Formats: sequence, structure tokens, C-alpha cells
Amino acid sequence: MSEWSVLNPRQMEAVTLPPGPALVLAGAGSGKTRVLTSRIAHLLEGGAHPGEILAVTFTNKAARAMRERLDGMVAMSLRALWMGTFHGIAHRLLRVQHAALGLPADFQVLDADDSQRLVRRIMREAQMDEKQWPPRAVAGRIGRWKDEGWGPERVQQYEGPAAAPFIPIYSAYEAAKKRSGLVDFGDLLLYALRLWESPEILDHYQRRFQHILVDEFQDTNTVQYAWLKGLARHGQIFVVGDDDQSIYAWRGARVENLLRFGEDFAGTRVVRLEQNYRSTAPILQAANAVIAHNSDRLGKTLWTAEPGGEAIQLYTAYNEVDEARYVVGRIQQWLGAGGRRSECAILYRSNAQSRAFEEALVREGMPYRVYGGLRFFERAEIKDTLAYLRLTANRHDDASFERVVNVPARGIGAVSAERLRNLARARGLSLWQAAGELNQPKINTFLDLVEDLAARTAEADLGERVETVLTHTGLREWHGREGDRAEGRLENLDELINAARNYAQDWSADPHLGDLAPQPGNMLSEFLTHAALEAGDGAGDAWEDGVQLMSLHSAKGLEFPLVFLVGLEEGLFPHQRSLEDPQGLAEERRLCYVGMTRAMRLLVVSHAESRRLHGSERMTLPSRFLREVPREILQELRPRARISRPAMPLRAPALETPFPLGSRLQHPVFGEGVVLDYAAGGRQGRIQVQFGSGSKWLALGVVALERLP
DNA sequence: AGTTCAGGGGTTGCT
DNA sequence: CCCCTGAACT
Repeated sequence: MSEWSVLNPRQMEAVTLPPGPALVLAGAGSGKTRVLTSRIAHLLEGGAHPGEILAVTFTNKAARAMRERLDGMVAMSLRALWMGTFHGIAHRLLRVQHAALGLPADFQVLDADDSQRLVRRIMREAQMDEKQWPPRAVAGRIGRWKDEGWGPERVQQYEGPAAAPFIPIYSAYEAAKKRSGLVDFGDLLLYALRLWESPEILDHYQRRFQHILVDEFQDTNTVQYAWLKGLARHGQIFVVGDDDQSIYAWRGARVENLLRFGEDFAGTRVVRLEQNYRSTAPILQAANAVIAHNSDRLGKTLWTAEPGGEAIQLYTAYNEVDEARYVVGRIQQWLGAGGRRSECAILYRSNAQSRAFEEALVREGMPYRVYGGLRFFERAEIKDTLAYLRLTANRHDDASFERVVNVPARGIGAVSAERLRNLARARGLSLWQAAGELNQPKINTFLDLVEDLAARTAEADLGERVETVLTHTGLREWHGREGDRAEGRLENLDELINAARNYAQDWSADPHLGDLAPQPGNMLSEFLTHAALEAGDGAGDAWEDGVQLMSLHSAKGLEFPLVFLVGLEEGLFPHQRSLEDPQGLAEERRLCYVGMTRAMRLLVVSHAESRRLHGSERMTLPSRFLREVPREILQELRPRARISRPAMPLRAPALETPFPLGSRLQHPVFGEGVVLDYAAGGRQGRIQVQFGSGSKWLALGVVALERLP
């Protein structure tokens, strides 16, 4: 328990709270992981059995980190302790309780890409216009409905006629999954919640999990919270979160869950962790000042006991190339002073911004790592291989069938595939069954191949199975054929064999499996689920000391000695699409707060006066967030006197136009609109306005425009 | 069947 | 401008 000595009074209070509901409002860098792990250690020390504890996180990474830390704190075996993501825990419940839910024992999990493909296929069958409704967007909508716990019927009931075209798609999507024995991410949570409808099952788990702990509580969606409320009826629930770091509303997260927690659990004790151990005082002051502009906060003010610290530095760049050049120059300075590249992070609002920085870094020959992009298990060659494995486990997995029926190419084109789908639909068969009925030579080749694979690998260990699939299907050769990416694909395939071998090896030792370790016969199935639930790290080179480039969203939870928060411009950050509604703007501001609080020693913020976006050069205005930083802690690195042409003054209270960016106005012909952009400001200038009918450039002073509140 | 071309669209992304 | 997608082309 050596960690206990370093707990501050508030942390200590949280860790040692008496039994009952607890809400810990943990500011950025306030030691929330330490509090969570210490709380568990405290419970164990107080006599709780590891099997009575359930600790829930959002990411596998967070779950791993917490388990590792806990392992270092307590001597006893933690096998029986359940620690994992909402989805991982739901999955384990479903494996045990599948019968009660009418799920097949060997159900498989669709990842986001699989779901999207399935939605696309269904939309095509329904002859829906993919231009008008991109399948990706439709899959997203369905996902949001599932986050709320709405099935197709409830969508019909709750949503207006605008949702009507999607309801049949949603229903067909659900039916297709059911037919193939598949569940998507939303289903994992929904089925887990449905388990609580059985009083016996609920009672069993309520008795078992005497202590529930939840990390990042502000990120829970409606279904996750309902599940927690059901399970924690005894009130032994300890949640940690930060309403100021709620940046995932667009993904279904409901910060209201945190705001209402105290009402749902009578007698909730609230502890605020406001002492920050990460950043200097000026950084915290800046972050506090920005977030103070949001309303509806539970309210926290971060502080540090450490004296000193450098002011926030602001660089005003000419354009995005200059911005990147400057940032790389500053990194070189940092390195010259003995710093490491990996201590430097460049954080941006949207991934497209990485390009200018990558170009500048390449020019200087400076290694870097870009986060985001395809993860290991999401790569095409990996998913192809897994699809064959899935078919050997379940022939009726239509999603997998469709994926690889013609990979490698074996002359089964769009026409044959269409015929198969039609037959399957007409007769209510799986694609596999339909293929059998069709009895065509080329298709039979594929069926024989899968049967052969299944027979050959029935007794093989996991690594061998993968190996056999790769050689026997010709996938290795296929992905290794010439092309500039072949080498990388082959490396990935080898890595997959490795991953399978390791998975098999760790099988018995995996502490995450706890007391629910499945039967050896299920190893393949579990491995496939593992691949869906844990997409794996991004591409390699992780070991190299490189500058870190990532979006603000990906930076949440991380910290860096030197942070560059770039592109602070109206329309970029805050993003254009959030300017119109206050909720969206508030979330952008929280994102800014998250970004600033990543910095430990030095925070450099920047904006460009002109930026090339979507092909055209645009003049930009400094982000309102910059104006929210107190002037006395902001050091402007390029005096405005040196600015080559008149720029919008950073701190000018009023623009020269009566219609600032984002303001609403009324046009006599086009109606209501929102100001998007300017050209050559002032009263003689033009403004771009988004109307319901589209966006238009208007010359000021031609027609009477009325500003709306 | 694989490659090339035109068109559209462009925020964030965990499980 | 750059990337992805789908259709047309060889």
C-alpha cells in the first residue's frame, strides 16, 4: 500500500469513503486512476473478495493500465476481479447467459466496419439512394438509436417522419444479424441490459458484484447507465468522471448521467479532485479561464501546489505552412535543449491538419508518429483472414461469406453474388446454404475450400489455424502480389499468426478472463471476438522516439511536456459544424480544455491568418477560445506590428461588421441564415451566409439584413 | 478482373 | 486540394 502515502486529503477522502454511492469529480491530471486503484485496494483490504468487485472502463487500454497498477499494489490474486470495458464485460455476460437471451452459443461480434457493410448491403437490396443517404451515416444513426436503447419500433414512435425511411433498414439489419448469429457493439450492451429483465439473473449478479467502480463516467451512454443502475441497486457504486471533459456527446455519451447521478442514487457523496499534478500554474489558469465560459457545469477549478511555470505562448502564423514550420522549429529547439521528440505533441482538431506538419517534419528529417487511421485488426488483409476463420466456425456468417467468397479472386463476380443473395432472401437461407443449392463449379470450389479448412484445422492450435488459412486459401500469395503496400501486408499477416500464437499461449494465464475462462474448444471464437473488441494498436514504429501527432480527441487521457495546440481559428476550432448550436460550441470548448490540460510544462497555441482548406485559401479569424485566455498569461510570439497585412485583432471586442461569424440573420428573400465567412471585412465587404436552401455570398449594404439573437 | 477516371465530399472515433 | 467511391474502360 505504498501508494497510499502519496494521496492528498481529497484523494484520501474519496478512497476511504464509507459504503454507498459516490461521485468523484476528478479534474484533468488530478490522479483519478490512482484514486480508482487505491479505492479497490482499500476495498480488498477491508475484506472484500476480488470476485465481488466489478471495475468498468471505456477502453481496453484504460482497463489494462488499471489492472497493472492494481497488481503492483496488492499481493493477492485478482483473477476473480472483473475489470474491463463495458463491451468486454457485456460480452462475457453474454457468453455465459446466451441461452437466456436466445443467442447461439457461438455468436460472433461485428465491428464497426462489418456493421457498416451490412447496412450498405441492406440499403442496396432496398434500392435506397446511397448518394442521398451514405450507408456510413445510416449505420451511425442506427448506432445512436441503439445507444439510447431504441429498437426500430421505438424509433418509429419517438422520431419524426424524417426517420421513416431508415426504420425498415434498421429492422432488416437486426434481422440479418439474428439470422447469422451476429451481434454488433450496440447489441452487446443491449443484450446485457436485457439480462436484468430476469429477476433471477439480476439477483445473481447483484449479489455477486457488491462493489462497482466506473471510470470516465461522463462518457456513459443511456444504455450503459441503465445497465449500471440495474446492477447497482444496492448502491455500492463508485463513479469517477469529469463533466468538463465530456467530448463524446456526438457518439452517444450523456453527460447528464453524471449530472443526475446524485438524484438516482440517494445519499451520494461527492468528492472533488481539483489539485493537479500535471501542469504548471499558467497552463491551469488558461484552461480554467476557457472552461469557465461554459454554463451548466458542476464546477471545478484546477490548481497546483507547484510554483512558477512559463506563460502560454501564442504564435500567429501567416498560413498553415508557416504554422508547421514554426512548430517544427520549436521542437528542434526543445531537442537542442536535451528534450526528446516523444515529449512533444502536436494536437489538432481534425486529422486533415496533420499533413502540413508531416511535410514540415519530413523536410527536417524528424521522426514522428501520427495516431488515428486503421488499427491492426481493421486492416483488409487481417479481416479477410479472420473472415475465413469465422466461416470455419460458423458457415452461416453471411457477412464473412460475402467478404471472402471472391477473395482471392476465383471468378465469382457481382452477378453470381447477386444471384446468391436473391436465392438466400427468397428462401430464407444463409448465403452458405444458398451456395449449396446453386451447385455451381466455382462456388463449390469455395465451399470445398472452407470445409477443407475446417477439417484440417479442427484439431490445430490457433497459430496453426491462421497459418493454414493463409497458405491454403492463397491469401498470403494474394496479398503479397506486387504493389508498394505488399510488404506491409505480409508483415501484418505474419503478425496475425504471432497474435494468434500469443493469444493461445496466454489463454490459461489471462487474468482478464477471471473465473469465466471459457472452454478450450471456444478458443477460436474467443480470439475472433478479441479481434473485434480490441482493434489493436495502430501501425508500428511505436518504439521509435518520434514527435506525437494526433487529434484532440485521441489526446484525451495523455500528457506531454510540450504541447502545440494548433489551428485555433473560428470555423476550424471551434469547428464550423458546431458554431450553430450552443451545445456543440460548449463541447468544442471542453475539447479545448482537454487539449490545454495535456500540457505539463509548456503550452504553445497557434493560429494561421490564412489557411488552405478544401482546396481554396481562406482568411481566418482567431478562435474565440484564444480571447478567453487571460492576456497576462498569454505571450504573443509574433508582435502584431510584424503582421504583413491587417489581421483581425485578437482581442478586438467587436468586428467591423454587424454580423460576426456564427451570428444569425434574417434575409428578406432567403430567410434565416448563419454567417459562415467573410471576404475583405468592413461595411463594404461580403459575407457568406448559410441559408436553409444553401450558402450564398452577400454584399453588405445591398438588402436589409436583420441580425437575429 | 483489374485499372483508370470522374465526381462528390471533407470533424471528432471507442467498443 | 486530396481522398474515397463507383462506374467505365481495357
